Amino acid sequence: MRYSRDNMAGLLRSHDINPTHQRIEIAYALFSRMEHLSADQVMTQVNVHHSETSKATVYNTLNLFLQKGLIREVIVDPNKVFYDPNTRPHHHLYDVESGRLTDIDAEEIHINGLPPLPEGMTMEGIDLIVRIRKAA
Amino acid sequence: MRYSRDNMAGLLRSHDINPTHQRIEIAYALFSRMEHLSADQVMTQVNVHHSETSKATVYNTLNLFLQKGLIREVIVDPNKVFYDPNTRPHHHLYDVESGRLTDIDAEEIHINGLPPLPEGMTMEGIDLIVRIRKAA
DNA sequence: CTAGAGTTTGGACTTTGTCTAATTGCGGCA
DNA sequence: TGCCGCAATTAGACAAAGTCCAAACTCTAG
Repeated sequence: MRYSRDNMAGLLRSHDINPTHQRIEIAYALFSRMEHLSADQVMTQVNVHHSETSKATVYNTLNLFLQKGLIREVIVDPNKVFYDPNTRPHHHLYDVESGRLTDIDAEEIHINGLPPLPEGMTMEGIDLIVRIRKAA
Repeated sequence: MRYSRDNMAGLLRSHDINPTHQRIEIAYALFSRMEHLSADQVMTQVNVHHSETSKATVYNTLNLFLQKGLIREVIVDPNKVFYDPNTRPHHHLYDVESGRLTDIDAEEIHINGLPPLPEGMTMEGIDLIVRIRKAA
């Protein structure tokens, strides 16, 4: 499925999010590229033409999307969070030098031998991060 | 092996680190507990008695330890880095609500089906993080 | 047209971490 | 002992990411 600005309202509504102008722009920034973006990058993208959307709105909206399950958070870099429009189960390849983040499909990956969870706990998710760098 | 303040100088020297007063205190804070601590927690621990060690030194020293391979960095929380005195291969269980971080030994975990790395890249490490929370 | 809920906004604030220039402290040596 | 020089430490200014808040705006139902 290709995403256009016109898809966005429906996508938002289907996740129980009231589609406003700003929310559509932010969703479009993420879904049209299908890339991992930091809050800052989203902010820049959304405001390429004129400055339309405030920092507060960008953060509010990303957190709203997160909470509604529209996007995921990827924590690999000590000083910024990346937002990931891909919510299918998958893992990440992280180039520690360039900061580039790439998806690894979870389909063919199998993880065996995980210990049982502590009493009364549920698993929220498994993140697998493969850190790579240019060979020396 | 149990760690005491007296072990620390040797441990530091064996990693090519000049053992100073402050460095010994910082190493001791991490190794005597064998827990994951944030820079802030290290700072507090080290200064329980009187304020002896500055913020700059704590950060400098942790980064030095990191670079010399004495400790590892664990990135799971969007707004702080944890430092891990355990450098043996292992993974983490992260309680997203309390922020508690627990080790999972890597011995019995097997990960199959990883795709080949991109040309000219080497693997720096694999981080597996199991996020858990209290059952609803 | 108006009320009210929901949304957006600028800006002040907080937290984590870095940088810098000045100071301290310690080993070696006369 | 006194001095030199270097490594380590320091306080505090700064930077970047993110949160908070009260005021302003918008949109829709009546």
